[in-house]
Amino acid sequence: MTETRSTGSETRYLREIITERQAKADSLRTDGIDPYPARTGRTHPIGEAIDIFVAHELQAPETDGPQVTVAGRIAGLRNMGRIAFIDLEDDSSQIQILASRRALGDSWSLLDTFDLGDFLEASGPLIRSRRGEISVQADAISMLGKTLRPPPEKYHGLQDIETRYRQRYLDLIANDEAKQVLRTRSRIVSAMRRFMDDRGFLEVETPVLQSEAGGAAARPFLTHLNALDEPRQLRIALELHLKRLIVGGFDKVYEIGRIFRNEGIGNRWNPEFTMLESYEAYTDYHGVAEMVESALSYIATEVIGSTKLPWRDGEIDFTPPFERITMVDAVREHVGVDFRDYPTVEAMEGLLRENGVGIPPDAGWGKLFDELVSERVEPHLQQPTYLLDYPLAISPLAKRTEYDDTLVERFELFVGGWELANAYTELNDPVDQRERFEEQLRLKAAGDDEAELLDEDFIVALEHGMPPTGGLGMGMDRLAMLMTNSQSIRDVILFPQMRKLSD
RNA sequence: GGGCCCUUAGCUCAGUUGGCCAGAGCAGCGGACUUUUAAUCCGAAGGUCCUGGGUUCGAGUCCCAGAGGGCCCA
Repeated sequence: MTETRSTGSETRYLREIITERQAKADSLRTDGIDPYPARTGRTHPIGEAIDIFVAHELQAPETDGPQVTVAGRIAGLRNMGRIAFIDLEDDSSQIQILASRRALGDSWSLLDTFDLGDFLEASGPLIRSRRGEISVQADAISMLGKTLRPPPEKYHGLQDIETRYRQRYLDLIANDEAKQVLRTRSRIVSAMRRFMDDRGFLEVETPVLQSEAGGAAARPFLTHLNALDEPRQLRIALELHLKRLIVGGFDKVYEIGRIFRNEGIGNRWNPEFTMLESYEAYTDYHGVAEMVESALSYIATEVIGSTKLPWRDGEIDFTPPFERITMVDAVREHVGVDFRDYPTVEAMEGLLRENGVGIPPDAGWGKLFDELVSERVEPHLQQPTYLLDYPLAISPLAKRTEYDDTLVERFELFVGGWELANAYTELNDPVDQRERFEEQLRLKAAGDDEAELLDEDFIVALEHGMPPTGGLGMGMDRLAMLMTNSQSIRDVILFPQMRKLSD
């Protein structure tokens, strides 16, 4: 009937398996049965059917429960000749179908067309089998969707890491833990959204396609907008547009959106990832810090059920308040000096050398400092810790502190030694902002390809006036990793970037 | 970018110092079986050993190059 298309990479044996399954679909068609019907008579998700039967048993033990029709994928099939047990699985749960030749009559022969992985529907009373398993004693059974390829082996699951990422659906079918982690990620994001909404924040959407991607230090992806015949870049941050909205009079805005950075791929880096950014007028970075600890403890409680979460061999405690330490004190503690005594590139290079930290080529003061902190300070910050008051040199969008004009009101939140969030008291002085951008342009000219571009339109917005504002950025993928105890970002991204396979 | 490791049947894995026709379990196929749940029992199948070169009488195994993936480092 229908020829199965071959990709050429299949072995003859796999094609045989596919052909056998196709023949089963064809034999159903010959009998006038559509192996891919459009509708089902399902009365309940499996989880609900089980709940109903458990409630029924409390009322009337040892009796059959109500009639139901359930539908799902065949996860197990034990055929004993005149009776068969089928494990049927949907997203809510799993239930056993007890199919007997006597009860099914002619449609018993349908079992010959069923394979592991097929979708089917079964109707009958809910019962408990002799071995105590809640089951549907089928008086009718039908095909809902014939599967042509065999599922992964059931006992060990799908182990091959590459296949798990490239064919995520197989990972989800075969490995319940994987499904659980990705479900939890989704709940984390929705809990975050609920938290922000409840605080009165307005969720907005800003452009992914931008003339010049700004708001962060990163290489952008390049593309082209045909209708206008102009180049475009994929956004690397949400910041500059969200602040325009603060200028426009939305006092609390946030966006949870995909951003794109054309950089490395690794355990904690995927080229596209999900970022929360929020901006709140009439607060500062201390207000943001309070909000972040509230948000994280709320999400942990809502999604995991505790603010103490397992992490590697220990646990992370998201109970507020989090530790707070200034950058000056943290460097003093872990490196033993006041970094403000090393204001030049040469001095900072010397400090790195003394501490055995490798010196990246063509690095300005900021990059050197960042390297030092990454190597010698951040790994110590395992429990949630705010690192406060960063050097102005690496913070072109944040307002200066009142006590030292080489420092800015900025914190990063570290958890498990990783940067999880970044927040500022936002710079709202347009003249200062222009000077900061000009400094970035000088760095760029000097060879720093991650320096920011000058966004004239953004400066014009600031010139129209922005209230004092606290802003936040948080990586949702890293948050999902921390809360699901995942050591690879690929485990919390449904479809991580992979190299294209050559044909 | 550098180093180390992995790739054998649809899936999970063995495969000795280089030596008969490359094995097992699950799944599939044929058969038995009316309460199984990793069902059991019998039987017959199933391979681009990641790809391409090389060494050798002989390569899944050793060497070189390449592909994909993983881990660590920068």
